[in-house]
Amino acid sequence: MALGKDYATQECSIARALEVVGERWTLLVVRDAIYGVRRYNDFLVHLGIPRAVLSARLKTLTEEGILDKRRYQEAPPRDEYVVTARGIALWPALRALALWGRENFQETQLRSFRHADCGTELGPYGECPACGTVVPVADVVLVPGPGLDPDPADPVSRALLKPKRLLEPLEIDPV
Amino acid sequence: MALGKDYATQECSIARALEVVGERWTLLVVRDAIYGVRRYNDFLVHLGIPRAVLSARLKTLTEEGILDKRRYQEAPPRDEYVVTARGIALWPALRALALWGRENFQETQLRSFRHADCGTELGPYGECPACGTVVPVADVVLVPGPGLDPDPADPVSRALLKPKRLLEPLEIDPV
DNA sequence: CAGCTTCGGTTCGGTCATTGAACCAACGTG
DNA sequence: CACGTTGGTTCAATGACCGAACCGAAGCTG
Repeated sequence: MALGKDYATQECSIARALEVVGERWTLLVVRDAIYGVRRYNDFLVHLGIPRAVLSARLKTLTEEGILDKRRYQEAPPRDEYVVTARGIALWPALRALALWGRENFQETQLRSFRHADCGTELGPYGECPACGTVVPVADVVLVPGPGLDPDPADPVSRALLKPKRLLEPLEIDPV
Repeated sequence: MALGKDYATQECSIARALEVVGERWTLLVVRDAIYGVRRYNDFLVHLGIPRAVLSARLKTLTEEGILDKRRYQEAPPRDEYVVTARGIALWPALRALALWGRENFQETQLRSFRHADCGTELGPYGECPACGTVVPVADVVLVPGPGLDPDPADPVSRALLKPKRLLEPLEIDPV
């Protein structure tokens, strides 16, 4: 967390986790990475985050092994940030937070998580009620809901208007 | 979150959840409340949090309906903060974070969550592998593990050296 | 009943993170 | 060779967090 002091007095796995992903914006960056966002500019526009903060978050997330920075083009040199297994392992926590936020603080349903095989919406523990199994992240589809009002200037929001399988890179079409 | 601007541009339940519980210390306060901490001074000592910050967090958590402030004694007037159903609903997210923190950033196991009925450690989705059912929070026992080195000056740490059922108020014995 | 302690705060000055805007550099394109 | 795109860094201002001090109500102690 690096704010004066960390949660050093806490002997607790939750505190340890929050030292890594508890700063402002961090979990939203991981969320976007799981949604398939990979490029600096897409994170920037979609999150509306200050550039300096985004740079800092990408740096620490890379250092902590949650994102992997990889060169995808040499000339001009361009890097992308791809979520690692350690980052994907945050998915249950993010899904639980999303469910809590939706049930307690939202009227309209913005998006839903569905099982790619059968289209059923995931249950509270990330399971598919129809198939009776826990659905791995790669088999989850993000489906837009009725309450959505996307920013037309944001290519990520536009790309998410179609159902989108998690982890796969987003296809950004230019404006 | 109230930091300059909130996550207003985000159309996302995760962002909405983080606006409520994403500030520094907030989730740790909720964690303690689920562990059974109820009194201002116990939060203060156990968390090592500045008093002003604790007051602010208790206030917003109460306003958001996550804690319930109730008078438990008239003379002298004393209030306690009891976690509500909305706060208890954060348990799956906290458990997922604890699992992630432990598996990725900790060597020794500090504590484990076990099914009160049979003593089995909970699985990754909060289920009891032996009984095959999802365990409600009230039936979870927090059991100290080998890596624990509690602060003897902290009554909450001392109380948690014995197995402790979640939600039940902590019995604080004076120094 | 004077003085000390406990509990649950508020106030305050200093520090540190976050913000938004500006700037920068490498490269490709017309 | 001007301009756009991408991926940053720098900087001043703002505001959250920090630790320490202070405060008030009530009880207990001698």
